[in-house]
Amino acid sequence: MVEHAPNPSDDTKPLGLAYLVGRLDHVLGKRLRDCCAPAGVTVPQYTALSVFRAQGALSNAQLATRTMVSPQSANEMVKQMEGKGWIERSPDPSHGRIIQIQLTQAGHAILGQCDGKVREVELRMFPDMTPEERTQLYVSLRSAVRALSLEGI
Amino acid sequence: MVEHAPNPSDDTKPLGLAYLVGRLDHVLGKRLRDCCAPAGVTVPQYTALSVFRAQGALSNAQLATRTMVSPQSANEMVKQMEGKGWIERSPDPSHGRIIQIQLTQAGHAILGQCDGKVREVELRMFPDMTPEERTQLYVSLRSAVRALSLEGI
DNA sequence: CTCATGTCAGCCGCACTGAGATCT
DNA sequence: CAGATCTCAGTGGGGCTGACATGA
Repeated sequence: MVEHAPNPSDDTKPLGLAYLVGRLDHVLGKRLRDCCAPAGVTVPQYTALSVFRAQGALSNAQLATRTMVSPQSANEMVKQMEGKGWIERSPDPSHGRIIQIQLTQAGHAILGQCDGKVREVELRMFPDMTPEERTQLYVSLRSAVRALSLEGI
Repeated sequence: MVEHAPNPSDDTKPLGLAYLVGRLDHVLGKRLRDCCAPAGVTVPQYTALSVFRAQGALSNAQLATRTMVSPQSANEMVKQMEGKGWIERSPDPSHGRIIQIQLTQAGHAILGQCDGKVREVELRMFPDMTPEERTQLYVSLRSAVRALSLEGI
């Protein structure tokens, strides 16, 4: 998985794609931390906030499903962000146990503080790529996430 | 970063590529854990072992640089894997402080136990992709890692 | 009762920083 | 002296499983 170039003649070793995804996530994570840290936001928090902005109100169980983590881990994020006033929780009127969660005004504001810097990092990631190529890559990555998210041995 | 499709007309929000890389790494990590766990190998260990196979003998400092972690973190990996007998350390004859690290026979064997399963996961990631498209993606990801690894503001 | 949800508790892999010793 | 390397600590975010109470 560390081959410097894919070797089509060797069908026993990994192609290196898994390794590259891991390395990219590693270095990308460092850049994103630098983007979000000034605003007091961690990367997982920024991710969760972005999910709420895109999806609207969600329960904790729904958040856990969307972000593919355990409900307990999601709940930990929720507690942190509620303490900071970025989200608010309100009991679902039609179900006494479910609690709906959504962004507050402060949550939208904190997201806006990070958006520009995150976009800059994304553009720096692929400096010589046309918008069409970026779209193609976007589609490829999204299909990869879906393919691996499917249940299967 | 959670947009369901890139929106070229909005130049204030992230494109979603950073989000997708993070999600892909997350779900890919789960699959890789399932691949490596039966052999008693963690994903970071498999990564380090792969680096040694590809690069040959390295010092701990070199390993840290290649994998982009702190020397202390790399040393932690090394101690674990030496305890399992997967690597061996021998003092550099030309430098009394540097310790060269390389795979043992057992290290190669343990890598072989994981390779096939890791390759299966990689192929499942992009089921409808031609080898040419996979190579293109490989090149794109590698350039992205390099672009973000460069020193910059 | 069964199932889904929320929540408290503990645990742990893994990366980080700090500090110190050794060798060139 | 500086500089690189190794290594022992301590710290901490963030994920996990287990256990339990509650509402549909």
